Amino acid sequence: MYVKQLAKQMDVTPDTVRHYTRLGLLNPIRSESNGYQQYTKADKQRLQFIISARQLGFSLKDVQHIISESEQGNCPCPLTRKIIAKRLEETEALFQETLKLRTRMQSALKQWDVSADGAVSSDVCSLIETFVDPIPNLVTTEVCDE
Amino acid sequence: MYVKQLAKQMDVTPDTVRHYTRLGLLNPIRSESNGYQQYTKADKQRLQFIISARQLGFSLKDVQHIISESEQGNCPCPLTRKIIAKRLEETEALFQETLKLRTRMQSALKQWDVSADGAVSSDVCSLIETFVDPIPNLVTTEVCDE
DNA sequence: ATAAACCTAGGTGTTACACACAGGTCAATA
DNA sequence: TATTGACCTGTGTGTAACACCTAGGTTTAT
Repeated sequence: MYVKQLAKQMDVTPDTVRHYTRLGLLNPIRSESNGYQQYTKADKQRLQFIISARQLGFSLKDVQHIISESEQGNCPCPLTRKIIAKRLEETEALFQETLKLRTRMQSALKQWDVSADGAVSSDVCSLIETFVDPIPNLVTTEVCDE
Repeated sequence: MYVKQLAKQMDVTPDTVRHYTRLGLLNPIRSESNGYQQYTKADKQRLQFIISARQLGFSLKDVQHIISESEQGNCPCPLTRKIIAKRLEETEALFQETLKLRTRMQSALKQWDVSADGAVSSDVCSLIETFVDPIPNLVTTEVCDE
């Protein structure tokens, strides 16, 4: 099976397959006549593994570590649990940050709805410069009485 | 004011200041004797602007566009609103994705709590391979009766 | 014969910096 | 005064996970 066929079957791009191959995560056999990469069932299974791992938040480096642990004859499960616990913490942090960012952006957009363009700006854009983040404390900021 | 002093005052790293300078967002004056970069009040103000913009989710390219709009004598506010609306959409999408990822990870961790290590694996790690995502539909998966 | 569709390796671009390197400058100290 | 330490410079590399491009070789069908 060549790169495009495998990619299509697994619903990823050929570039992705090549990328994983370059990283040594897939090990196709090179045709002697062609020079083309031949992907086997094992590669397909491995690719499925990678896709699943990525959906669970593992990085490609994580995947490499888990595979290498497995190839050394050790059970990779404890490592897998350890890594996902760490990634979960990170995701939790990202989640909180994204939540805060979203709130800040929404506040800004709402605040700017009623702000006049062309207001006095000390530097570039008065909107950004005068944006007051209402999250830390609930101080009422200058409201434009439209 | 030299790079380190400005950085310290604004609570960013000197590398960040240099980075913005390279991008042309800051325009320090070069000392003839030294060759050192001299940052002025204007640079400080500009840096504050950039920091604020970044906190609102603008990219550095966004900042560049806004500044250039402003320098061409146009009011940058409409552009600013347009960009943040776009970035807000992206953040919303990221938020939803992160939320789903978090849920998947939590489910996996919970499910793996009771799964035995060393289970039969068709490829690398049985945990990942047999993980069942309970989100799409509420099918009860094989529950380990602890 | 030729064109369409596939393959290759290798390189670049993306984001916002962090870090390293080699070397020049400056102020204070021994 | 020599040296040390702290600062500065530009330039280059690394980060994550690919996407995209280039230049060229192969295969298949017409």
